[in-house]
Amino acid sequence: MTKAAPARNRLLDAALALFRAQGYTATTVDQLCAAAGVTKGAFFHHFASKEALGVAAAEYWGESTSALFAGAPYHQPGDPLQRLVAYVDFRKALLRGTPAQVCCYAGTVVQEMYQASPALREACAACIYNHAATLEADISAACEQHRLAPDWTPRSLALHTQAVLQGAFVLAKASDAIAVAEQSCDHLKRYIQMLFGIDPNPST
Amino acid sequence: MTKAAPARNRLLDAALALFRAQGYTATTVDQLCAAAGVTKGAFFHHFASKEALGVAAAEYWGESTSALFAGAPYHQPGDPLQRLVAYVDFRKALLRGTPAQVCCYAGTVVQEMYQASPALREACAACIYNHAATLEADISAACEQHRLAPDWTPRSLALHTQAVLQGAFVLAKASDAIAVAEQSCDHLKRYIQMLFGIDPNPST
DNA sequence: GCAAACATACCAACTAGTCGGTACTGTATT
DNA sequence: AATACAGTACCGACTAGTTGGTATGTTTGC
Repeated sequence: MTKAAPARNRLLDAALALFRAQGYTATTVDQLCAAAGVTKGAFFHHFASKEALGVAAAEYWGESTSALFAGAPYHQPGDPLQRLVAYVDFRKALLRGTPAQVCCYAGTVVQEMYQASPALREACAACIYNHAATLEADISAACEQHRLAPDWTPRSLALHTQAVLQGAFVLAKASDAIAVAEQSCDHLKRYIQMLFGIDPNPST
Repeated sequence: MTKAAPARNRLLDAALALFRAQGYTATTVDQLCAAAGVTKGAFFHHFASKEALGVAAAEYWGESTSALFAGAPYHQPGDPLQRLVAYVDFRKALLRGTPAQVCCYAGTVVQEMYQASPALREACAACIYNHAATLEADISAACEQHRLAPDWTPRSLALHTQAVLQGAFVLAKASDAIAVAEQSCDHLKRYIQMLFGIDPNPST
């Protein structure tokens, strides 16, 4: 048993798990303390407020996911379009578990708190937009390689991929199953392939 | 001044506005009463609980949006594919106002409450899935007309359109602007056109 | 010895929901 | 016509429990 993890980190992990499953407002400080195995004194020693924990958890989420995607195998192909398609495949492969386990902390929290807490909104927006930005280089390179001068920007396509994923999480929660999210990944992959002139179904 | 609207309807309208803007949990019964101009006694006379109002509001939302889309002009084209594309255009045209004004009640509430309240989850899921179902007939007809035997189902494409829209709302809230949602509509439209062999950019 | 990391007890504010009562309408009885 | 009664809509003070946050004390690592 590694109880070694310090209280602050356990609180961050608890925030990710509980906020994603129950939402920000419905999750109480007591629940967070219980899940992290700390007392209220420890909570407010490390975080000035529940909101501050939410912001810190967003930054923690951004760092964790950045590391995950930076080390993921979808960067291996030499062709930028293949990397992009492999990214969608990777996102689809990540859909293992319940909606609460696979959904995005930033998307879940920002939808609920974007008006009530500007700090939380900005922290969550940074997560989503920074991650989308990591896709732009490959999209631009793929455009050049395929001699494409599209009427859409690499940035808009990068954001569209995130919109599809966020929406897939919403529908997964509505149906309490992730199958619908996998199908949206398939549609997104097909769209990207067709954008660059690749027939995703070269049979009939 | 038509103060004539009965208390029950004013509470439903207040629920749609406040739940979409603040989320379900963060909205208090007192806030709902104040927004509707009724007292707490009236609230619990018409609804057994806050949750019951949420469910009734979901049904009300489903009826309102069904009526809006049933009477919308995108059904006019004789060609099913044109109707489908016109639907996406119509959804894009609806994006006028703040994220809270244009976002989906069902998507907002279900993301927050899908675990805490099965009744709310089912009511919201019904909104989304019933609306998606209204698109399936046109998708199927378009497949037949274009002699398409795709490896995706009309149902999955219908749900994908809803995923794109729901995700677009999430990103709109994150950036506190709807421009990003419009761009996702453009990508969705382009995808549908390409699926059926139409070059959305027949210039160069 | 001293500051950071916790723990315990507590509080004021707020929460959803309750409850006895009022006002108004329509209907049946006398 | 007068009365009695029933049903619905509504009112607002109240409560039991919960909320985020605080004040103060104790332990631990260096």
